Amino acid sequence: MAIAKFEQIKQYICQQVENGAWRENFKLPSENALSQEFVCSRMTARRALTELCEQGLLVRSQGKGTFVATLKSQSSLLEIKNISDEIRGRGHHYNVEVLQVTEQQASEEVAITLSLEVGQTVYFSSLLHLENNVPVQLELRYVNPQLVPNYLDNDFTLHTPHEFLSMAAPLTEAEHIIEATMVDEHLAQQLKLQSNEPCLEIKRRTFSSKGVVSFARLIHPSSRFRLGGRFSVST
Amino acid sequence: MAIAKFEQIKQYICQQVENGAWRENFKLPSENALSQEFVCSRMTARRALTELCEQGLLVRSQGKGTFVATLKSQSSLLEIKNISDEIRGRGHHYNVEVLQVTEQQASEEVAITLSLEVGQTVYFSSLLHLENNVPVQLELRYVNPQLVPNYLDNDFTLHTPHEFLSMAAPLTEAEHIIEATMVDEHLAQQLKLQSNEPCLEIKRRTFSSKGVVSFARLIHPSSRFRLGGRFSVST
DNA sequence: CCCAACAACTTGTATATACAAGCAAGGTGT
DNA sequence: ACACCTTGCTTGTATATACAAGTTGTTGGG
Repeated sequence: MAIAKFEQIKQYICQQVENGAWRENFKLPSENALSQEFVCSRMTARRALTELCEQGLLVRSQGKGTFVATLKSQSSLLEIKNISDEIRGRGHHYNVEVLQVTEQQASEEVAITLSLEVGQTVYFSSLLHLENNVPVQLELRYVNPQLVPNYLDNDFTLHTPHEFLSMAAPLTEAEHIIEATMVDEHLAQQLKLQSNEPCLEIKRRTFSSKGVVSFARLIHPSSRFRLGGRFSVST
Repeated sequence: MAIAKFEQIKQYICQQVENGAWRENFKLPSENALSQEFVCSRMTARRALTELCEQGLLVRSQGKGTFVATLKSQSSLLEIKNISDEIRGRGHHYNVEVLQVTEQQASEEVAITLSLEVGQTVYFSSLLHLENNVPVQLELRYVNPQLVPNYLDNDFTLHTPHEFLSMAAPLTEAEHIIEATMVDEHLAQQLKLQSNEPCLEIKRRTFSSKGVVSFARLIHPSSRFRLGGRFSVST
């Protein structure tokens, strides 16, 4: 059994929803119907449905049936995804300015967060992400060179750091801190801002199985960015 | 069957973890052992474990066993919990100042978010939450009077709005928007701030099965508050 | 005509069972 | 001493079955 049956069913359902064949509020085949289609027991079909339900793709209701969820209740909040995908997903134009890609000596803060020694070399990239040519995120990223030795070779106009890192060292965990800050003049200039605007700063550490991969400061001008999410409460 | 068996098992396990009887990395009884303890089938015990695992409380590994997760990978981020519990959980002193508890005419913004008409009466409360006597959150909350008719009768020094609303209309869903803002002078005064400090503002709508229950603006001075979370990535 | 009871279909819970697959420890043979 | 295999434990997948409980539509009686 290369891949579990209930996973196959999940994939099939995801496809139907993603390619639009099953739209919002579409009523899915019942558990029994699915189990016949896929030649499996009801419990197996049920498992696929249950997991997709927890994931927010489906909604179930005893006595009525299973439906495609409205309002992709994806907790897009702090989902780790590509900023480029996110922007294009809103139907807007995405592009990026590469400000700096270098080696650096680790400062104390960076060394601690990356679990390295002060002064060791780390890779550093500074990118400005634009939505319809307006800066929405300044991404300052420090990368552990031992885990991703070829980070500096990446063409960041083709692959965002997140994309590249995902391929180089699949991330298993992430840690976030969200703060409201006032940017200093230097950063304000890079973001093409009046210096007096408050910004939302997300500090993110990402982990792979081998340790801390990278530390990123994602700075968003408040006037141009919102972080939001919707999700159901378990009790 | 008042409450499902697998739920009972889940509750039991949660308790053990919460009161510290089962610490991080503690190895839980195996599925078979649990099913004997609770006089149920392995599948039922398994379900409890599986769900707690998805929730992040446990970690399982084929061939080895089930363990209490390290580093409460709870996405405490935006978990909806009591600010009083959170502060006390850090071992600090909590108290609250009740600034205002009144009826109000719904402004346009409030009416829209609560799905009411402009000018309808809504209940409003304004509370200042203090950690070790330092203001950490200003909570401005608008409540749908149809769903929670006795909101104004609550003694907010005893029960936070969240506690009270949870009892009156169990919430099923929540929606968040996080922004960085500059507070105006009026709010700055209430938070006992210099007006120039950036703040983290969380706008939260909560839903029960019957509709929008409340709309809250939670304003945190950046210097005294951080929002953070850590969680594992699904792939 | 209305409504009450029923039947049919849905999801939810629970059980018993079987085999697969990962892991660790212990023993055996070389 | 070391490699290998077996054995027993764990979780993972899958099936068949039963009944409970919520929803909807139908059917029949008043």
